[in-house]
Amino acid sequence: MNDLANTPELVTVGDEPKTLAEAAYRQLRRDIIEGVHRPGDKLRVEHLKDQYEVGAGTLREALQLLVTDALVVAQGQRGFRVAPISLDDFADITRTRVLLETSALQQSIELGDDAWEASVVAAFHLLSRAEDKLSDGAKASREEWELRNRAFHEVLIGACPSRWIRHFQNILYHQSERYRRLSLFRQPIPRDVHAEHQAIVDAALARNAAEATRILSEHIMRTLEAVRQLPADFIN
Amino acid sequence: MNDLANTPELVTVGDEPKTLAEAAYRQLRRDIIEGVHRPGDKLRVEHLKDQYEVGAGTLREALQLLVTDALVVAQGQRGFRVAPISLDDFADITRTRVLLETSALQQSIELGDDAWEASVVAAFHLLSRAEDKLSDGAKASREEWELRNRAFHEVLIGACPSRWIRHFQNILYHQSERYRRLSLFRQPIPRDVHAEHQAIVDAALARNAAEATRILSEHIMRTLEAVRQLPADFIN
DNA sequence: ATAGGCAAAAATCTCGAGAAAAAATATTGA
DNA sequence: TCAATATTTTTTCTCGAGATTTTTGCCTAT
Repeated sequence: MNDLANTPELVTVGDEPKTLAEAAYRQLRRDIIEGVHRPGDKLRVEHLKDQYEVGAGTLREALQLLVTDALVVAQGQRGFRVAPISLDDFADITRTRVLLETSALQQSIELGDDAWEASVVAAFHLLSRAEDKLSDGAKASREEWELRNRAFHEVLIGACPSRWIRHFQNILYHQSERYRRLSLFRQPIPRDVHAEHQAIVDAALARNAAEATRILSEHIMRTLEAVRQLPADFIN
Repeated sequence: MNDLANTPELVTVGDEPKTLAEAAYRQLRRDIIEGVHRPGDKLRVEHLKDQYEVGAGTLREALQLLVTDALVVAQGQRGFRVAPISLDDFADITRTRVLLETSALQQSIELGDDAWEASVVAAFHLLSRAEDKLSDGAKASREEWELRNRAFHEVLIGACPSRWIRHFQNILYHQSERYRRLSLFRQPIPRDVHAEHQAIVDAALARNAAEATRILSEHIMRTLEAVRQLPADFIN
């Protein structure tokens, strides 16, 4: 019987790209998430192949990889486009994230060992430190906070044994990140997330799954409320 | 504000392939699901391009599309392989399916209108008819039953507005189907699923979400139990 | 002025050959 | 005999050019 830990990951998340196509894929992904290529933009292979310094076929492959992440949509014989955004889509993403992430957290709390507890505490500490430096509004510290926030949420569900939930959750996180980058730089000061994170950690360590998932659920949903209050024409 | 119904689908699920790459993708997917290419098999582009009558680059693209469905895994500079299978993986798939499908059913029951009810009844009727013809064990009728079973489960969650849940559910269904094809042709007579389907329909039409999701959950989980009782060396 | 259709242009899709990498085989030395 | 290295073979990855399809622009007729 195969051990789950020995089966290959669903998505190759290697440290450094071993192929030109993958390198182009990462650059393109970053550029899409950061808004260099706007939602709905046409992605012409002939243009982009020069910009990213690869052949046409290679860039095509990179685009295909982005379709996997649903950051790019491919239409029959009409090329590629950056996936469009909408408030409804973000609401959908957020709700689905809640569904997956609460389930994963529940399993983590149920199965997590001492090492898991330690990693949660450590990630929370790093995140708290990043929050201290966040006040000056520098872009670099903001970047740091994003990374540690992501790491915190990842570690939290790290003891969940389901590769599939983590896989889907990963896709949705990329999607959410794109929405955040496209909108939240307008309201640069996040709400009081520290207390929420603290409460999640406390409940998780106390093995209080119901409480932890409740807070996490509200925590994620609040990002939806924040975007809902943006000017209506901005999201379109 | 964009309407969700107007946004493009996450995965192009068009009726007929508009491109050679997509045609090759579909043939390959069918062959993998049906076990022509066994789990773990190496998929050499040079061989397959002749077999599927397309160029190397085109076949490469088809393989990339299969990575999206997690039916194929791509390793750095070492080509493509058919995704391996394991009992643990199947258990993971099944549990995640339960999570997504029950959530979708709950929303369907909450939001479904008369047209949805009608489609559920219709799909159930078609499935029941297929069950009648199933006794002779002919391959064609078995095929028909598979199709209608899938249609039934799809219609059941058809009123769920979440494109993301349906997207993920779709991926997992393909995965499950592969496991079924690889194993269940050995125990060709399915257990008494008719009563379970009937119970789900009744609860759904009565808008009893708790009952419907409970039965659906057990229904899906039973397929896992069935595979668990196979000879241990078969799944490996 | 607008609608329809025809022609030109642009973009996508496809293919086969060459370069780079990995795997397999053979060789050499202890 | 075994291990380590070198060579050969296989396979993957990459590129640019040609064929097909879509889009754009223009022209004509009502």
